[in-house]
Amino acid sequence: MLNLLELEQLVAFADQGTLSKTAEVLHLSQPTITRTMQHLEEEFGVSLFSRSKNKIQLNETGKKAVEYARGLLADAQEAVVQVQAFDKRLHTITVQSCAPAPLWFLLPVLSSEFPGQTISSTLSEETEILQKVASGECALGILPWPVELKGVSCVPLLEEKLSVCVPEEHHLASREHLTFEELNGFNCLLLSQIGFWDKLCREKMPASRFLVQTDEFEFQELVRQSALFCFTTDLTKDIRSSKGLLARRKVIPITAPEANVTYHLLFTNPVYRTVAETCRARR
Amino acid sequence: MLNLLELEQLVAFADQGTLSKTAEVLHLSQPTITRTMQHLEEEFGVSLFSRSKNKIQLNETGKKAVEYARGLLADAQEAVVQVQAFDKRLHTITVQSCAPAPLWFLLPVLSSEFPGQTISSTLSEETEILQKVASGECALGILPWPVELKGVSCVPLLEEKLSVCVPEEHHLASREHLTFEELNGFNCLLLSQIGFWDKLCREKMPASRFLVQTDEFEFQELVRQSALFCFTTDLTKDIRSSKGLLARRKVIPITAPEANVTYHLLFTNPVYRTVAETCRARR
DNA sequence: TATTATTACGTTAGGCGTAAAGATT
DNA sequence: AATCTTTACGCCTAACGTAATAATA
Repeated sequence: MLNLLELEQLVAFADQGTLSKTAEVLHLSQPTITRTMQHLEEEFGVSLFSRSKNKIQLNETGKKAVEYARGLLADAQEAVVQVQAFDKRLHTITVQSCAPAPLWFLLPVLSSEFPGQTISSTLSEETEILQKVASGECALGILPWPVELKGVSCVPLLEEKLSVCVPEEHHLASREHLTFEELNGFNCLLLSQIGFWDKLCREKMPASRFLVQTDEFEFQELVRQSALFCFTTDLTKDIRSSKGLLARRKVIPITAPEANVTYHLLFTNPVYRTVAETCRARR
Repeated sequence: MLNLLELEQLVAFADQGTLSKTAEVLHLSQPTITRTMQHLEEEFGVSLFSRSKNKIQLNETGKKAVEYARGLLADAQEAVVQVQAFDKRLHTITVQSCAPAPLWFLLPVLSSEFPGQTISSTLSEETEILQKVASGECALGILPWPVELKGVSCVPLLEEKLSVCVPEEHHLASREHLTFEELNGFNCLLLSQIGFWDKLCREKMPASRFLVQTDEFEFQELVRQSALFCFTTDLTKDIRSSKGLLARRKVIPITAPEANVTYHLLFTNPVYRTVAETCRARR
């Protein structure tokens, strides 16, 4: 039976050209390499080298053996990687969401209901989410609308309502409701990593410019220091509303069906059916 | 690094179901199998088994690992086989001929000019011969006519002239020459393994029946005891002509271009160019 | 003379088997 | 009681390194 460690020495020799160099790069002694090459010839049952007194090199058969050795070594490495990846998939719950807010509720529920499992979440495009849930590549998906697809279950998860934060001194601050059409043309501050909201705003307010901030702190500073519009939702229960961040701003709901979304949980494995209910209960 | 011997134990366990049975079929002790399975988990870096106090079985990841192990073991075995086959091809000269006679001259020449090389010869169809020489699958080919094909060299080798052996009492025995048309309808004895001659006779003498004999001795006995026609050629220098075999028969040449063939030697490797000349010299 | 492959030899570490323990059916 | 897995322990092989040899550039 072939030995992968010996094959590794063989390809190292093919790369290095001499037994000494091979021994050096593998941190072994020359005699060890000599012995291994002799042993490989026994294992293959054929001569692999042409030897002079002071020189040894691969013959044609030896070169062919090296080809196969490279393949076997690569396959062996790949097998380990693949088995580890398989095991990881088996022990991780992968979640792909169209927006961050539902994850704030879903992830704690998953952690407590599936202890020991690793939970991995990503923000993605809606089409990608559906495809990955359907293919089984990802266990859970969150979309801002219901879908019907055989093999994929879909249950309502949470609602989220978008509001705009208008500076108090702005003439729109007195309004009780606003529409995208009325906001269109005003420039807005946006946080990055807000999923499909970004796309929705650009679509509904094509005349506006959006200043996307990657850093949370810088975003807050700009909200305080500027008169630019920004957004919030009813699921956002951070400091903004309570403390100084929105102190001098009016939070005005946006009346548009697209601004009031109902997130839906997608899954193929029925064990996840209950987590949607648990999420709604914790809301 | 994975160890193929350990992987072999893993697939044996997958096949047997218990460590004890595995140890038994592999002629090892149970503790050895236990240790190997533990070591395999270290090598893969993941858990491969679900263990109770008295029972161990593959988990999902383990089954996946077994899949890869089977693949790697098969590939390793295949690699050895392929390398040996490559080495054999490297040290054997493969000859495919359309008829046996030219081999009687060619094979001794090859043996003396390429000592140490194994020589393997087969009788084949003309199309197969050309294809195998062109593909490099076979080093030398012998056809009864010249061919022109890029990459394939073709040189004249030997001539062979077909004669018919007619019983002395037969009315055709007085003729100096005969044609296939005149022979057509008479039943003939044939030896098997005569290559393209068999096909030629059937084509030129469609009204005749051919009694093909596998055994040389039985063939000779039938020649002596029957009045059936048979064939010989000028390259056939066995006992027939001298001794009793053809004592009471007349050997009459067949006048037809197809009955006077010039064998041609086909090859891709130029080292074989000289052997044709040597064959002609020895004729 | 420096480099390289191979052989000889002593040492060590890893792998195997025996024995025993713990647990289940 | 029988079967199975795992641990503990001792032995032995086989693989390694050092040193020496031989040959080449």
